[in-house]
Amino acid sequence: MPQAINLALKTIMQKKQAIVFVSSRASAQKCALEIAKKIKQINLILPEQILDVSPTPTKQCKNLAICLKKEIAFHHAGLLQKQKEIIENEFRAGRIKVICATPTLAAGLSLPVFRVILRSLKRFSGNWGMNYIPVLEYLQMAGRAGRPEYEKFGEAISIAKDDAQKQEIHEKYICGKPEEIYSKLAVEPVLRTYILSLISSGIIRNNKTMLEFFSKTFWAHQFKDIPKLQSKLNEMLEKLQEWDFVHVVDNLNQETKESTNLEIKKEENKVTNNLKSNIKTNITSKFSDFVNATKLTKKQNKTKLNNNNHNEDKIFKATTMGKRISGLYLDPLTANHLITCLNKYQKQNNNQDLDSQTNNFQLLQMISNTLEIRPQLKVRTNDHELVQDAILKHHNILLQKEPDQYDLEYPQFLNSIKTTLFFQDWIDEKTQDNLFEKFKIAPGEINVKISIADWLFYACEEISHILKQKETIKDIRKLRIRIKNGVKEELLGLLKLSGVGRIRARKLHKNNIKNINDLKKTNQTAIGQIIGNKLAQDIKKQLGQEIIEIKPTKRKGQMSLSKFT
DNA sequence: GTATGCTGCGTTTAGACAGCATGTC
DNA sequence: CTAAACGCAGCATAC
Repeated sequence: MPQAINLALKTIMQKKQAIVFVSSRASAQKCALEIAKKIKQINLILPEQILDVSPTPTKQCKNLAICLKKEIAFHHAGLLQKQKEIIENEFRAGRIKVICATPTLAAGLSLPVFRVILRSLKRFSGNWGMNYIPVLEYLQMAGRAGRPEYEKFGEAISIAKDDAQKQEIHEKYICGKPEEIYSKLAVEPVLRTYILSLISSGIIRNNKTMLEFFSKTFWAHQFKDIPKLQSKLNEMLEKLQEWDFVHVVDNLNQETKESTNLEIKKEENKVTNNLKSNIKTNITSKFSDFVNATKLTKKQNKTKLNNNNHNEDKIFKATTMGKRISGLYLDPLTANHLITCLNKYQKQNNNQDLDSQTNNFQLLQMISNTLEIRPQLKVRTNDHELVQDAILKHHNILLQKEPDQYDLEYPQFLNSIKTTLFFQDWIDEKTQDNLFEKFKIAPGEINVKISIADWLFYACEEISHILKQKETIKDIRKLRIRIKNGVKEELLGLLKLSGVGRIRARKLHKNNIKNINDLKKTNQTAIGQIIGNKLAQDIKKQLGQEIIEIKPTKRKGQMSLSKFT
């Protein structure tokens, strides 16, 4: 720790710039603060810029401002997009001297720097505690060092805790070779999505073309074993049939044939299923990021249709729903989850009238338990009460079945509840700062979660459309606007105006202007006093009413042209 | 009296691509 | 490959 800081300070004294790579967000922040503490020089412009991006700065924003005063910054995915941009630009311009960062900065954008300091080459990995990062990542980070325009060379310094580690690092990273790159197709969600998309677009029409197509991929090239590959593909295809996204029809009479020959193949299935489980373990061990599809849903009955193994004459057809799912780039597993939940939602709401808050909880929990929303907000030790209360209150109206306490997926379920509670607070107009304190969600992540939720709900709208669920569509539309803007239901009317978001709508509402009609009845000057004259004029224009011309006011610091004429 | 530092214990641990159509503070 | 660093509380010490 002190070595990294000393190296950073030394770099500044040399009038050069450094990036310190660390392995957690907290470390990045702390490291930056420690360096900043030891610097005297003060810059007042940068902190102002950083704080300006949010009306309710969190502790994180404030810490960043403290660092920037000393021309130091930290950088990780929890920062707001704008803050990241400011940091990157100011660093390029040389006004920020040191950035303490997580691996965000290693990938993608180019931020050349004189010295890269790698405080630790280990990172936490769920199963095995702290572990050495891949050589590829080391190269990424070390590769930031050296600015071809200004320097003849750059430095990448790795810090070892003792001689033994020094040796290890030298062997693994300095002398070692980078790892092989593995095909992304080996990840089940990707494979599922691709097969559906290929069938939907007609590129894959039958077993033969499917095998032909995938044999040419990088995945097959690595995998080598074609029968296994075929088996994996078939497994996916079965799922797609089971979910009704793909039909396998007879080439001759085009008749759907899914459910007819279930029984006949049972015996045969026992054999293939054994084979399949072998494959699964095989792949899992080979590809560390392999995500098992079956984990998310309840165990489906294992002996199911497997009628496409030897049917060279059958052709694959995507259903209407299948095509739409593919067009939405949704993982079929997620799509199936959404469809099941939406059907239940529809049925439940026909039987009983739940209040809109409960309805929203149902819908939010539905999307909070998808692969797409991940990472979910994690239930921490102090959150258990909060989450348990919510479960108690809602367990009988959940759209999915609550998994067993001892089930492997139970923690995920708990996380989904916490994520739901976060969304609920967001549309209850809680501030960024509130959410940060209560859920420990970083400002930058709020926006990410919201845009994913919006996308998923858009997909739900499309699905409901195909399912002809008009009431559901209505609910989702409303919820989408609320999610996008983070507002209570009562502000929905005001949001129709452009230029009005959660803050301004709330201001108007507080002043007893609660809908478009109130707005029409209020005169422009009165509105102007609440949210500014310029906007008031603009709103009147949008309402199709008479407007009062306002004199353009001189902005602070703006020079009058008359001086020069 | 208050700022700073040390120790011990409990807790936590990187990141990121999808659709669609524009405009929040 | 089977940890390591952070944050907080409580207490000791320095000013």
